[in-house]
Amino acid sequence: MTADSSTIGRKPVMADVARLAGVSHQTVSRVLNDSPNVKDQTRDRVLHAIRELDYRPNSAARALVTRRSQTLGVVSFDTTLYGPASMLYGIEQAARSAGYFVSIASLRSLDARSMQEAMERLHDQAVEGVLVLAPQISAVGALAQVSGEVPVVAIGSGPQARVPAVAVDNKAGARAVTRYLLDLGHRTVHHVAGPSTWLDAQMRLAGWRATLAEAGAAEPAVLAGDWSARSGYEAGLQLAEDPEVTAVFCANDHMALGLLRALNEAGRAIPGDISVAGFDDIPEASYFTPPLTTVRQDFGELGRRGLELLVEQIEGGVRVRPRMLVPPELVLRRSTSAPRG
Amino acid sequence: MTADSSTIGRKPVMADVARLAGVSHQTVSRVLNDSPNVKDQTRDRVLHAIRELDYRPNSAARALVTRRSQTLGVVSFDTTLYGPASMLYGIEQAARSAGYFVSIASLRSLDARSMQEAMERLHDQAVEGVLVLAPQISAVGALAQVSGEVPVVAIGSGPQARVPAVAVDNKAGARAVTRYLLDLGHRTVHHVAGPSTWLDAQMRLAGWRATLAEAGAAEPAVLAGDWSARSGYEAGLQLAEDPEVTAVFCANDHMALGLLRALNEAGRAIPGDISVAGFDDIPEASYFTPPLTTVRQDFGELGRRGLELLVEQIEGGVRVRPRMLVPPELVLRRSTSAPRG
DNA sequence: AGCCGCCATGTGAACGCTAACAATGCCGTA
DNA sequence: TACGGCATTGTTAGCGTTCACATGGCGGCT
Repeated sequence: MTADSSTIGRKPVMADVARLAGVSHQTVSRVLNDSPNVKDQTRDRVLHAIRELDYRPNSAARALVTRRSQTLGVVSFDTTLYGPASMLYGIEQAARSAGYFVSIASLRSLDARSMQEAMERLHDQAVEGVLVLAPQISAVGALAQVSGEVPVVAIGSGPQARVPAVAVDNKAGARAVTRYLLDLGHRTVHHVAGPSTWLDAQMRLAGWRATLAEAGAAEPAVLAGDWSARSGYEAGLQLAEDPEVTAVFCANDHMALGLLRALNEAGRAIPGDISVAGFDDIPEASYFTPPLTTVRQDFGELGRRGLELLVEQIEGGVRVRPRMLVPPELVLRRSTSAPRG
Repeated sequence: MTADSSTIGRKPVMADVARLAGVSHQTVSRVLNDSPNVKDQTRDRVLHAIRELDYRPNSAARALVTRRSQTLGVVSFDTTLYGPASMLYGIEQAARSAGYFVSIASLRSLDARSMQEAMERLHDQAVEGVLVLAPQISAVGALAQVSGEVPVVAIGSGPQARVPAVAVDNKAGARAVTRYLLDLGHRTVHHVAGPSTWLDAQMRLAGWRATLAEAGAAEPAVLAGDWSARSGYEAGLQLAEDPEVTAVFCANDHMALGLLRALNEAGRAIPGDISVAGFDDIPEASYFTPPLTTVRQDFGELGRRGLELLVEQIEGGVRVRPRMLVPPELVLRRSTSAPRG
């Protein structure tokens, strides 16, 4: 049994294909890389040999010589949330059609250190670019330090980001829903905010605040939540005690869910006594009791756009810093109405 | 400027480190791989040089020669759902500490063909093992064909799987909740099932059915849902028309949410008129109106266990076919009570 | 006919790392 | 003193690709 006798026992390599097709390994490589200068007949023989041997190119060898890993990294904080999970899905779909693999790194906590760890982890893997799904402010800071080695695109980060970013126009969404409630005739609109460490929360807060100011409406004290239904519930208990409250805008749908329950327990009719609106339009939102008026974000689209931007940077080599704002859409359901009387 | 003058302009490689430390590249390699036979003093010099140059080993080169990519693949169908998303998170955490990278492939649809595509995609990336998060029956079938090249572990698949698997004991969970409702005094329990193409749905159905049979309770017609709140809502509209219904077990929490809304709209009190239970214990479940009695699954734990099993297979080389069932836990909340009267 | 140029293919040398083996130096022991 | 053995380090040869360049054949032009 000499070295060149057969490929039995080990995975076939390019040379095996070449031998079977009666060409040089380089010609096989040409076929694999769609080089134009290969005779059709030769190409066919090579392709046939490839199928015959069930040959698969070795990605490590290719990566070594081309210096391209064909891999993108995704850093995310809490993939359990509906938003990040949907984005991840959109990203993977888009990456596939752009010819990239997707590798993930989840952050355990949100400090700059974890972010740096995650980036290094991806870096060690030789990713060609990174998408960051961490819309928190601290993350943005962390990002500024780390980047520079590979292209980075932030998804869901506000305009503060020092890297190219795509985000939903949270401010516009918040304005739309607040405006809508005021137009219904409410004297003012209360707000249950997300954690102030999140850019989305800040933007939504800012949009709400600006709209009230423009309308000359009084600005009630902000209730601080943490995105969870629990925090919305707690906010609801507080608001239920105040008879002045007729409209509440929650910074996300989960908090709105908790709020609905609290108001319900407190015997407040929705929307009869109090109108409630959320943000996100999670799939369940239309099945809340009552169905929730909210602001729809297309997370999948966001992921796809971010990926496009990243690929452009990688392949175009440009290091521009574009910023894309995807407009959200107000979705009206039964949890909001004109105030009583 | 000769070739060996400096590392300016290109990324440092092992030889650069070696030169700076005054050793051979092999010694650098030894330090990097924690070889025991390196003098402390030498090791220090090498480490210092590594830091000095900010040297990073080239993973492609290492993968090429070791024939190990240090990468695991995760195939998932709908990462948007709470379950898969949580598992993914658990997996990534566990993979990191086991020294692996995680690469993902999402299925666009559920046929064997897509599954095969996803597996090939991961295969091309030279993953050392694959975790499949597709609890659907068709996926299991697809799996049987593809596997063989690399170790595969299915997560969330039932005992039908031809590969090692970890899953929640859906049947036991369904039995527990059904038993509980019967013990409260309900004559029987209605069931809103998940799609029959899902193993989890089948197992929950089977557990419910078996418990009714054991108790000698009549088995009402099953309502078929698709996991969505919408389908639960539709089931709720139907059930609301039947005055005999006093207890409903929904195969997941989202459907329970829709069901709650339908019953609520139909003027049925919960749990006064009808008790409702779900399955999963998503974070929002305790904020439904009323808070939902359900069966808790620890998805993160499931992911971690699956990863452990996979790593064992890869590193141990054994190809055993263990099957792990993680017991779920019944969580009692206010949506269930003894029947009226 | 002779020559140029293009097309199709082959040859050799990287890419950056680890594995296998060789070489060196130092120790203790016979 | 000589020698075996161990700890430490160096040398060489791949791993499986792609890249750069060399080669050979063929047609069209002068």
